[in-house]
Amino acid sequence: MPEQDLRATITDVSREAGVSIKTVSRVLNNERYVGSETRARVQAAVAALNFRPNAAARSLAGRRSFQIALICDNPSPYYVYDMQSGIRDRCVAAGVRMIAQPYDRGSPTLLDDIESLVDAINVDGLILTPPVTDYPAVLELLAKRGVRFVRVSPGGDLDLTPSTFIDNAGAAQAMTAHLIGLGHRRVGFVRGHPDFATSGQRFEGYRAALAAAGIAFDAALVREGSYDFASGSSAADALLDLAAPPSAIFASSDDMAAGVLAAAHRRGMRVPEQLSVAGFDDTALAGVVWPPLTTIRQPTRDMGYAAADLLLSDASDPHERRELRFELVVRGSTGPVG
Amino acid sequence: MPEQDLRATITDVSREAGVSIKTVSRVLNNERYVGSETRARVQAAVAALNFRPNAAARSLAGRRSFQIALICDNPSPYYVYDMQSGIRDRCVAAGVRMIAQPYDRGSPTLLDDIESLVDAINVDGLILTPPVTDYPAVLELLAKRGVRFVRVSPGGDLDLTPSTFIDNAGAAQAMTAHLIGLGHRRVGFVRGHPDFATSGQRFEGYRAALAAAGIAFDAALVREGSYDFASGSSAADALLDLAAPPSAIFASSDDMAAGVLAAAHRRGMRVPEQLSVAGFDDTALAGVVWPPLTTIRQPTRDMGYAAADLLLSDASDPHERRELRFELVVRGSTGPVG
DNA sequence: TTGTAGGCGTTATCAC
DNA sequence: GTGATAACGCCTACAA
Repeated sequence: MPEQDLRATITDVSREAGVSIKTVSRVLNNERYVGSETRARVQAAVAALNFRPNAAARSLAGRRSFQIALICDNPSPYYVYDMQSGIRDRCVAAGVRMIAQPYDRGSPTLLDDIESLVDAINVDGLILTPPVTDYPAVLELLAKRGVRFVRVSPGGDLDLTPSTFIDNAGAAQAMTAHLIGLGHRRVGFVRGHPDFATSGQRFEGYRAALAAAGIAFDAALVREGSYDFASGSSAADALLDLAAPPSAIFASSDDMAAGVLAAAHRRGMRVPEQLSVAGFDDTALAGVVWPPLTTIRQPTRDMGYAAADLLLSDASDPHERRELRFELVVRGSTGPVG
Repeated sequence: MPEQDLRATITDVSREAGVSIKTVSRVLNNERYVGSETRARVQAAVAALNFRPNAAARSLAGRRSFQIALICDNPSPYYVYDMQSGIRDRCVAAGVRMIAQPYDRGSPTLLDDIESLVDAINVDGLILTPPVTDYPAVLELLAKRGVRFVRVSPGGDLDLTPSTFIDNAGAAQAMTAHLIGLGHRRVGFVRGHPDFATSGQRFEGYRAALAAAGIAFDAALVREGSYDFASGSSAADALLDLAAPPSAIFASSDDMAAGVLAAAHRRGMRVPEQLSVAGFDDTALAGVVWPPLTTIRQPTRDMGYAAADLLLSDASDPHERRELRFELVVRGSTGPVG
């Protein structure tokens, strides 16, 4: 039963292959200066013994821990899931492990947790998603520690770290212009959570499109949400209760767009005939659930890929940026405008 | 800038506190036989130096790694998220780290990944969710290695490990009986994914309720889904296309229930007036999105709590079980039955 | 109640 | 190309 003791070590492998432990280590780490025949012999021994290097020992002796961490807190489980999945895929390919936990951006121990990751776990790098991307205390801590990290959709300071993002303002502007192009003059807008920089960026795009079309901005048509279903739903209720309600509503996330649609449904309004609904589609939720929705597609998983690539690439241009393309997906045609 | 070197070690702390490193270690691990004054001095030194024990060294020298792993693959991101969150909370309290990654139950490397967790990371324990809970190869591997693990909603072999679950058959029976009690004689049923043991358990409950009410089982009213939105939607389409369609549809998950509702909506059917829809609510999705839904509530997060408690508790009765209560949540009244 | 010696399994350094 | 040997930071044993 003490099968535990069967766990092979480098020493076992070296004995099996008839070489020194250092040579085994070289093979394991893909270092140069190993005879091809020697290498083959070692690899055979590794396979024969089903050997797996002990992560703790590796981390202790070496400079690397082969672990990176994802700091991700988002109202949408779909977002978290997609982000984790994307990064995980890349980590597997790179032989690195991803530490991912649902963090709580409001937690008083957030800074402490991150410090723990750096000091106790000794992570090789971190990936930050909004809104932590823009927490000065966190940025300062990581910079001081000299830890590599990349940011997803940061709010600013693009020179600080490698980062990946889409043109949120441009996307929101394109969508708003699309709605205006369909004949809508009163376009409602549901903002995202105020903690997220993207919320402001998307709102700016909305305003820009109105201005470009010569439509006066009406503050009554804008409601603040928090990137979740419930807030989208109540924002839509408020907008549709207006004396002069909008003929289209554009929500800053798909969860909120789903909320808008539910509100319309509750009122017996047909979409898109009686109300056009559009939304950012950070995840897959609303697009799947509600075909008539028109969305800005920005696959979160791709963001994960890009972020992981930036972190794991050897070339470490500290200012590298990956701007991903967004896509305007029009589903269902839009009927007459009130 | 080499702030890295400021990372304190036990030696630093021992010097600061004027004691030996062993004493520091004792304080860190809450061992007995430490003078209260000594303890206080050490703790002060730890705080002063912002010392955090190196996880790798701890794991290498000791027997524990202070890490547990969650093996969770589920069609619903909400489920994964809730499960992770629940377990995470308990881990934080216990000073243990949770390794959680979206796994792929079909991956050819699954067994290898798990072996890696055991051999390379040396995890203190594992939590398995369906369907991996019932993979013989995995169970055998873990048993052979002598690793502690608990299972969530296992399909059988309850004596094998501690586990947590609800009475799925009982819940499905209660829900079906509820629908029958409302006057429905033709109740459609959407099964879950065949890989999950819960699918069969729920189906059995459905059949039992029909039998108890003296209603003949009609195979045409049963469709197989895969626990996701799309399958629920197409299953509902098939059921509603029948010459004699059901007046109520009971889906084995909330994602599928949402799909059923979307199908009803597409057809212009009002819920629950023209079609009663019920579902298991493993996550929060459908219940939030669609108030008229009647659900079996079985908070996934609570399952995570229970699973983590079982794994982290010192008392390790190998056969311990935690059966959680389900709850029948009736939202919206049900109108006339076709 | 406290301290000393040794080793955990790997990588880094420096010889050969 | 390859191999000894000394760390890495902590815990387990044993002693004092």
